[in-house]
Amino acid sequence: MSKPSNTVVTIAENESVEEEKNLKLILDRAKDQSKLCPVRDVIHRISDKWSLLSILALGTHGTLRFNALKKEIGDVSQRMLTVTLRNLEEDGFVSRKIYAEVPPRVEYQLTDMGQGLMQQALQLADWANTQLPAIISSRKKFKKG
Amino acid sequence: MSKPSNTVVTIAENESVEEEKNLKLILDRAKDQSKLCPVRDVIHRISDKWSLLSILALGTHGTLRFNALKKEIGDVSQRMLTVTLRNLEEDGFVSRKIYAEVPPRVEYQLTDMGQGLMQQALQLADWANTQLPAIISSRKKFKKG
DNA sequence: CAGTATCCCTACCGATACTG
DNA sequence: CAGTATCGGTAGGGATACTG
Repeated sequence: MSKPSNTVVTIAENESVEEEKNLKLILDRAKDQSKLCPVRDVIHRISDKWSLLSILALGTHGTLRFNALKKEIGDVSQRMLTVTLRNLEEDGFVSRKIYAEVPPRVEYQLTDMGQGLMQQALQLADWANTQLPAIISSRKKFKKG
Repeated sequence: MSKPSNTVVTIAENESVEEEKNLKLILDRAKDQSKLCPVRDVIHRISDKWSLLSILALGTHGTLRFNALKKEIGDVSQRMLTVTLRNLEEDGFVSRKIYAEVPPRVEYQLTDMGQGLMQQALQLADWANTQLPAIISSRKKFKKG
């Protein structure tokens, strides 16, 4: 398990100055909750119960119709899948194509930006996987103490 | 604006097979909502209203006492800051040191894992910043259409 | 098939008051 | 100073019924 050094901001020495400036910018932006903040926005979008799952499902299958996606995810309700997909579509992460047929056919797939989002999520997932044992042990310790 | 290619999973050609395997593992893990899933867990932790802000504040200042952190964040209530910090402490992202003094002094700082989490958040923030214009324009289009 | 509409319930969050 | 305790509001989410 690679351990970051114990300086406050820990990156390669020569990048730390710029990174620290960047950090303050992001912090300031996040602090003003009246203005819109990209990080909070993106996190908020993927943090609801079904968005991440929808993105991963579309990422693995490429294109899915509404009911196929619903079946793939499992226990999502019709209502919540609709809401989730509309939100993802609104922000440009998912595209929705309607075919004028009877019965209707609607196909969903990730946009390029949606695939980028999925990559970000997968990076986070990799990190989270490596940290999992530490998190679990920390929780146990917390309960006892 | 760098555009990912239009294959389903887009990374360097030679990494794509392993990455795709990885993706399915993560998807399967995320689908079973009864078991604990590292990604969902971590996202859930940073997606509440004050966690990310607390992490960034501690990241820029190193160590902060309760009221200093409260002042730094701005409009967080005492209750919510306490709840937030306890959650972060429970998962091992923040350490809490109590000094047996009168009046009491309590110091918070990021653990190594907490700094790692901040780095992950900053990466996501960088990406989110570059995507912001596209997201905004997508929202506008959505409203009109 | 792919959605709306409605109702209800729970989790998160804020304000206020109190305390070791 | 650094917290708890209590209450009440709001947004997310589920079940069910209905529809172009």
